Amino acid sequence: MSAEAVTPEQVGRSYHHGDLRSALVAAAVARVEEVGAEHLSLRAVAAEVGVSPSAAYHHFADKDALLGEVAATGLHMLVEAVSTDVAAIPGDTREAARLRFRAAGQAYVSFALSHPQLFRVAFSPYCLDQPGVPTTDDGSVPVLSELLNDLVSTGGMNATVRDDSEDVFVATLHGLATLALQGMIPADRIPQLLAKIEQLIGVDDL
Amino acid sequence: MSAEAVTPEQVGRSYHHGDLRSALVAAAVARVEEVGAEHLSLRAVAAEVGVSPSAAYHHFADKDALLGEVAATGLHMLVEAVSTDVAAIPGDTREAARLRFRAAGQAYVSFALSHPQLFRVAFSPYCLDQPGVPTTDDGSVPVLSELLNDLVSTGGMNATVRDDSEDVFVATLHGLATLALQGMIPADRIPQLLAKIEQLIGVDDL
DNA sequence: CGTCAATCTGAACATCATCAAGTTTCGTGG
DNA sequence: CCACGAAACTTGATGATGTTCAGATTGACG
Repeated sequence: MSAEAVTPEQVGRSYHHGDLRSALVAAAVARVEEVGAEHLSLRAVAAEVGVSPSAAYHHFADKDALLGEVAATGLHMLVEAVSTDVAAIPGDTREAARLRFRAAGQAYVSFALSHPQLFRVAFSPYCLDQPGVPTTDDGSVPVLSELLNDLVSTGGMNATVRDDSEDVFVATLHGLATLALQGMIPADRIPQLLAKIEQLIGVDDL
Repeated sequence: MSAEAVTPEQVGRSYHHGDLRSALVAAAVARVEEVGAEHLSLRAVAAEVGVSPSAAYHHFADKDALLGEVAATGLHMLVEAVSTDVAAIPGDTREAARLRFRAAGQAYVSFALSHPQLFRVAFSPYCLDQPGVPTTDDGSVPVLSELLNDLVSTGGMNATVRDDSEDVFVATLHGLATLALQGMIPADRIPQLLAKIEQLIGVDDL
């Protein structure tokens, strides 16, 4: 979140690490991407950072808390990935909004397929009760919400359709990504299915 | 799968257990439902069955293999739950098919919410490379497939719509269940969203 | 320059998965 | 009926893991 500048060049030198917390999370993220959350070792993470295992307990209550941070990081990376791809398509036209919509869907599924372990942990119990993560109270996943507003404001989608379909759209996208990850939906059908979703949701339809 | 009859009454008596494998899986399922797959202890499972920890290794390669069985069991329970609710609504009429369709959606989400840990492990990496589990080769989740065929044959859905929408329907249902489990979609909006899905997919529409 | 709190280490403990070797049981053929 | 071999299970041990805690080290601040 907050970007602390703590001697960027020289890490892992003196007794005091500087920003152990972030370093541990970063190493844990890397490790999770390799072996999956279920095979993450606290000791291995500490070793990779060059610190004793017990040092981690000054920054996290236990291993699950560290995994919680990894999960939250994964969610934020997903949101970032979608946002970036969407922002890469400028313009106020209806066509631009439509392209953004499609880009968002592709980015969401692409992230899941290219970072499977991180995507999984982002929607695992570790992410529950994690501060700064969207829950029921905030409505659903925020990025995709804005996408639909975008479509509405450019006339690419009827506002009533939006209100009814927002959660359905998010759910479909997420289900598609999850099932593809699980090998239950062929990856090469994804583009076709994304197009189908657009049609069903009613993009450019009313 | 195959229902072995191995002295049903007397279990856990002599040196030889009778059907340790099934007993271990059953105990593991119960344990996973309580503490989640990430906190399952092989030793605790063995203890619950009344057997030494190493006994499990005569039936499973390692702990992950046991969890694989738990995952497969979870998937089958899900399929069973949906099938049961669907089968409870007989009749060849279009209205009956429509009710079955709705019942399937409700059953799917209900199972996820009432067996969260089992649902999670069923769609976890543990279920990958697990024999007898639907993958890309089989097409997608089989139960829901049949449901759509059901709707088509009773005239509740256009066949063309079915071909295009099958995977989308499954994905939406699964996404809805997953996000509800994650607290990202309010549980009380589920019925409304299920209705919305029916409408979007085109049940009774063409 | 001295003090203090924050940070990290080292050694310990309980638990865990896993395995090799030994023991018990079951079924089967003589 | 009985020996014999294979399968099932136990015992005991090993190394790795999560976690704790007393103490060493450090940077910051007076």
